[in-house]
Amino acid sequence: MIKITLPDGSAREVASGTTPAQIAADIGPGLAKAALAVRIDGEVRDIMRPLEVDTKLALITSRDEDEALELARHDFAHVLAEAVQKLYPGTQITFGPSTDDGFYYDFAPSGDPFTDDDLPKIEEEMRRIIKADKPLRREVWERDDLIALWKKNGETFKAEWAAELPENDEISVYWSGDDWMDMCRGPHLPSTGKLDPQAFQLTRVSGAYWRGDQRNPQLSRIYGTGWLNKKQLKAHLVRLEEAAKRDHRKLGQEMDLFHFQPEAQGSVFWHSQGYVMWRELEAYMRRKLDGADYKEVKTPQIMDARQWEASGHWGKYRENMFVVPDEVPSVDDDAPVISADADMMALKPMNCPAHVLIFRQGIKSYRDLPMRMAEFGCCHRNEPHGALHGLLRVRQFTQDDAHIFCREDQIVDEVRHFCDLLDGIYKDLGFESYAIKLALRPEKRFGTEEMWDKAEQNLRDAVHEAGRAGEEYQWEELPGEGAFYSPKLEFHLTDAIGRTWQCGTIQLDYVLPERLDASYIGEDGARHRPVMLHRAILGTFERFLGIMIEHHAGRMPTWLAPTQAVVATIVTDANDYASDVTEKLKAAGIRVSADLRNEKINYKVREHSLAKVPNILVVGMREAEEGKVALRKLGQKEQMFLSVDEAVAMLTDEALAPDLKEQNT
RNA sequence: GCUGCUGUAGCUCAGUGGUAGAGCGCGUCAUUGGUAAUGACGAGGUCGGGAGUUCAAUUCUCCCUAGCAGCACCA
Repeated sequence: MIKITLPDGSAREVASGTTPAQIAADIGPGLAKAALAVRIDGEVRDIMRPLEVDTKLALITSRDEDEALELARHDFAHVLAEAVQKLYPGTQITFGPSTDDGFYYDFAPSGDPFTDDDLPKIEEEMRRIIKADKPLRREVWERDDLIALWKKNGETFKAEWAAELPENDEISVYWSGDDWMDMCRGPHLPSTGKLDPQAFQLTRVSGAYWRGDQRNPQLSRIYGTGWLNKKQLKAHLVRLEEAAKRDHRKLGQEMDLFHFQPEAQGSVFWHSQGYVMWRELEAYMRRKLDGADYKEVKTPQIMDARQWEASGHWGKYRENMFVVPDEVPSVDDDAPVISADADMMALKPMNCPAHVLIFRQGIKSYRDLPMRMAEFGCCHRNEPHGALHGLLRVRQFTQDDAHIFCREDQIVDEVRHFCDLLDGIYKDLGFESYAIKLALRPEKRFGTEEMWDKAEQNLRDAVHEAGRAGEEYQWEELPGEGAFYSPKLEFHLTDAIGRTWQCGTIQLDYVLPERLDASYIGEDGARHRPVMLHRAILGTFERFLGIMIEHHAGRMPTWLAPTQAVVATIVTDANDYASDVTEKLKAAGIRVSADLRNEKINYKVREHSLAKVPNILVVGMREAEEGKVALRKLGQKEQMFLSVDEAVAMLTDEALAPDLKEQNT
C-alpha cells in the first residue's frame, strides 16, 4: 500500500500500481471524466501512469488552463503526426512541440514538402483520429530496441535522436491505440477523444532546419493553432484579425506615411506625413539626451576597410556590410567600371568605431569621464532577404546610438542612470510595461573569462541597484545570448495587444577600447583603458516608429500625429472663416489643414476619421457668426463647442511633447 | 540564404488559352448638404520581368525578381 496526499490535505491508502485515473474515479464520476492529467510533486504526468511510492497528488482539469492547454497542444501535435503518416506513408516524423498559441510538427517527407493545399485533408484525418478516441498509452523502452525499431521503420531522424538522449533518461514512447506510436517524454492526455475536434486549425506550412541548424537538412513543418474549445479558438482568430488591422505596413500605406519599393529593398521612403512623426520623435530624444548630459556627434557614413579590420568587424561581420570600391569608375566603354585592385571602403554597419576615433582625438583625462557620446547614426547592414520585415527589420536605419566611455568604477552608476532615462522615455512614449533581460556570454566571443565574469556582474549589480531586477520587469538572465564582445541588458517593450519587442539595450564592452587603443590619463598620471557602454533606447527610429504605429493602431498621440487637426467646412460660405481659424492654429504651431472642398460634412468627417486625424474642427455659418468651432475628437461622437481662442489653447496644450508638458505644469 | 504561397488600374480584389472587369480613389459636371460614403459622366492596365509550348499566352511550363508566412540570421 502507498499513501496519496491530495491538495486538500486528505490522504488515502491505495495499492501500489493504482493510477491517478482510478483515484479520480474513486472521488467521483464527474472528476473522473474531467481529469486530464495529474501533478505529482510539481511534475505533470499522465493520468494512466501507475503510482508506486507515497506522493502528493493534484488532479489537473481544463480549469487548470495553462497545464491543460500545454497538454492539449502537445497532443494535437501527436495527432497531426499520426494523421500525416497515415495519409502520406513514408513520411518520417521528427519532433513536434507545443507553441504559444498551438503546435507544430516537423516532417521529412518522402517527396515534395507539404503545401497549404494538403492541410484540409490532414485536418480531416486529425478529426477522425480525435473522434476515434484512441487511448494514449505510455511504454518504457530499452534504448537499443527502440533505435533498432526506428531504423527498421526507416525513421532515421528518430533513430538519431534516440541515440543522443541523455544516458540516464528513461526512454518512453506513447501509443495511440495499437497502430501508431511516437517517442516522447510526455505527458499526454489519456486519449485523443479528450481533444476538441473544433478547437484547432492547421495554419501554415514552412521549411525548418533539423535541430534548428542551417547546415542540416530542411524539414517540412506544419503549424497549427490549438485550444481547449471552439470558443477559445475563435477568440484567438479574432485577435489575429485585430493584429492584422494594426499592421504598420498596412497603416503606413493607408496613412501615406512611408513606402518600400524593390529598387531599394529594405530601405524606407519616408513620406512627408511619416517623416513628421520621425522629426517629432527625434526632437524629443534630442531634448532628453541633452538633458542627460550626452554630447551629440555626427560621423562618416563610409570608412576605409582597414578601419573595419582594426575594429574586428571586417573579420566577423563583413558578410553583412555594404562594401564600396574607393575608386573613380571608368568611363571607358571597354574597360571594367571598377578595376580589380580598387581599395575597399564600407558603409558603416554601426557607429562605435567612429566614436572611439573621436574619443582618441586629443588626450583624455579621467576628469573627462564619463563621456557620453550620442549620435542619431544612420547605418547600413546587408540583412538576408528573408529577414526584412517592414520597418521592423530594414537595411538602412538610424539608431539613437550613444557610447559612454567611463572608468570601471563608474559602470554601475552609468548603467543605473541609463535605466532611469530609458524608463522615463518609455513611459513618455506610452509604454508602461517592459521587461529587462541580461544576455550572458555566447559561445563565440572575444576576451577572457575573467573579463566576462566582471562585465556580467557589473550589469547584474546595476539592475539590482536600480531596483529593476524584479518580477515587475520579468527580470531574467539569458545564457549564451550576449554579443561577441560583451554581455548586454535587453529592454523588451510590451505593446497594446501584448506583443513584446526588444528595443533598448546597453552593452558593457572591454574589447573595442582595447582593439582601437582608446586611453585616458588617470589621477596617477598613467595611461588607462576606459570601458565602453554601447546603448540605445529606441533601438532604431524605423523600428520604434513601426512599433508605435502598431501600438496606437495608427491613432498617434496628438504630439506625434502627422496632421493634428483639420478645419472642415459645412458650406462654402464658411470658407473665409475656416481659413482664419486655420491660420490661427497654424500660428500656434499646430499641424492643421483646411478642408474647404465642396463635399458633405458627413463625407469629410468620415474621411478625416479614417485618416486618424485626432481633431476635426467643423465650421458652418453658425460657428462663423458666433466665432466658435465645433470640435470632434477622433473616435468620439459628441462634440465640443468652443471659441477659437479656447480651441487654440486646448490644441496647443495637447500638441506638446510629453517632456514639454511636464515642464508646463 | 532555405521552404511554401503570391504578384491583374493609385488601393482592395474578381476573371479568362482568342490581348481585361468591379468597388474605392482620381477628373469633369450638377449639388451648399450640420458630424463616418450626394448623384451622373469620364480618364486610368505591355495582367512583375525574361524564355519556352501553342495558330494564339495575362492564363500552361521553366528561369529570374519582388512581396508575404515561417526557418536560419539579428554582430
